[in-house]
Amino acid sequence: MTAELWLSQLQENGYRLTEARRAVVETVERSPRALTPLEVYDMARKRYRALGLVTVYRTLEKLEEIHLIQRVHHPQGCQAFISAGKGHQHLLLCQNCGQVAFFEGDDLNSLIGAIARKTGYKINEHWLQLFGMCADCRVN
Amino acid sequence: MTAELWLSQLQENGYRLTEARRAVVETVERSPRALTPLEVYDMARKRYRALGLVTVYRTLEKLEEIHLIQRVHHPQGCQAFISAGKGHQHLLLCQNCGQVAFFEGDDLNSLIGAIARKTGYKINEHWLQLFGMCADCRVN
DNA sequence: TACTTATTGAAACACTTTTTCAATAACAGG
DNA sequence: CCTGTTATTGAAAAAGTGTTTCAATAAGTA
Repeated sequence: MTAELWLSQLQENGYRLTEARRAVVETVERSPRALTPLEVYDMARKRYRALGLVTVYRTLEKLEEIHLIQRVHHPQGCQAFISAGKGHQHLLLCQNCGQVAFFEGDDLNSLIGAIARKTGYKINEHWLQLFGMCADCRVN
Repeated sequence: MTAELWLSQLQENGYRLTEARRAVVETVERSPRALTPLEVYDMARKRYRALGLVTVYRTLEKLEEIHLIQRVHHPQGCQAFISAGKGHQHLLLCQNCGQVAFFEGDDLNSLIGAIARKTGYKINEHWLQLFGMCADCRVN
């Protein structure tokens, strides 16, 4: 998934292509860790100085809307975004460097079925997120 | 787990017993759904009119610190708190009324082991949260 | 090239959370 | 029960974060 692809996805959804959006997209798409709007602003301004923080918020909103990015929840805050994985994926976060890895693997169906029976709930969605130390950080 | 027990837990941790804290504790401990600081403030002020919002924030902070409450993450926001379950538990949230149910059941070990091997991460923690419709809301 | 209209950044605003501070009240020790 | 120490309080001010408004600009179309 490249930045150019994101930009054409924006265009396909009826949005215009601007320098501001290009700067935001290139920043977020390349980041291995989740970024807050303020971090995106600081980083993207190196690509396009005139960028405004408001535009960062508005662009992130659109990228989330077309599922190119997703919000990352974290004990220290829930404002950060990472490029979204393809299909249904879960997150694995490095507690040291913040790197985000994706994984699939939904052996949860039997667990979810059991909980549904026990509680009487109809279960529609699930969140699974793992925290740990990535291979690089373990070495250093 | 009763409100009186929470209050003595606060005391055991070196905190004083005050009317303000009592009002907050009684409000949060009895709620079947997660409450934001503002909601706690509104509700607890019915028990103790002079209560200040600042004290709500400070009391919630202490209750979280001694693990009597926990933050609930939700697509629409992550500021709400619910009384914490005993031991390691996961949350099941009703998308209609907000009711929170707890469940145990960690058949996740094999999944987590597989992810650890595949990614090289050392996994320390996991979050699992389910969303659905509770038995009551399904009927009505 | 000209036109329509989405997009922009700045400023103002709204909302939530934190800090500061003097007054008060919890509770320990006498 | 009284007294002194000090944690705790609420109000006000401040800080942070996200949103709205608006006139100027620039993207895409004809």
